[in-house]
Amino acid sequence: MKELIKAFKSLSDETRLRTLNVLLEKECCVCEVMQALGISQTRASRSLMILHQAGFLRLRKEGLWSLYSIDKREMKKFYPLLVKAMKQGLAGSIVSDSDRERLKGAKRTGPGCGRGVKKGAD
Amino acid sequence: MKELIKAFKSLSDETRLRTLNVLLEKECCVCEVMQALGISQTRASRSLMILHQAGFLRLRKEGLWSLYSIDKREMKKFYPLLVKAMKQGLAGSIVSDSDRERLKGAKRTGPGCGRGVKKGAD
DNA sequence: TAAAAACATCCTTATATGCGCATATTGTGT
DNA sequence: ACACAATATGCGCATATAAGGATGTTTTTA
Repeated sequence: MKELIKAFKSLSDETRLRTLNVLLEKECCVCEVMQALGISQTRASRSLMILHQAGFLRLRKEGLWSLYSIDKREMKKFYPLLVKAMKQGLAGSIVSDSDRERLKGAKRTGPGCGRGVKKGAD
Repeated sequence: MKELIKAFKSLSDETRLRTLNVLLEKECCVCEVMQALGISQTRASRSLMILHQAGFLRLRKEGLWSLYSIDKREMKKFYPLLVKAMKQGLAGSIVSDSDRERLKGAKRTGPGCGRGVKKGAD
């Protein structure tokens, strides 16, 4: 029951739904999500972490990257249903479509990744 | 998208999951839910209201009673999936089982309903 | 018309949540 | 060892949420 609540709770947030949505496209590192959604690094990291703790995501470390992907292996029986429901409920959403679009141009390294440009640089 | 979030949010609370669970048994008035879960009238009423606003429940007034039931008619396409996921995630839960059990003994009128006995009566 | 029953709602309080900023952590290349 | 890149985390703030008690509302009944 606690587990189910945590699952639902992790899905009741726009940032996390958008995050899960781009992960439906492909495995992503934090900065790819960050670029796709146009959000801060902290926000992207936390979003992914929470979905991971809720059991939706698989985490794979590769060098500097934390690669998150939808967990298709050890998903509890009800997780696929939740993802399916999300897909249906998100169909035709402007935001989520453009997130997927921006994902295509996202880089795993370079400007726009990590903490990005130092603020007092100029 | 907002709608989907509201749906998920309404399900990420123990009281509301338990409420929905007893409604799977049968249409209930507020005080039946209140007795089945052993919670206050305020809490039962709000719980039902939120599930209703999220689109899960149908409301039918009959005399003094507000009768809530799971909306099987106008459910959005993804609602059945959410309910199904909930059922699976709740299977074998002690709390939800005893809620269903107590529902059998619940009355729609009499002591334990409404605000109950007046406090300064003695 | 007045009292009672079943609900809904207002007000208040305690707690949880989302987020940004600054900073810590960990891996990489020189 | 050092600097840098990608990510994680502690802290604080603003806001959202859940819940209880008291009270308002509507319908039935005496």
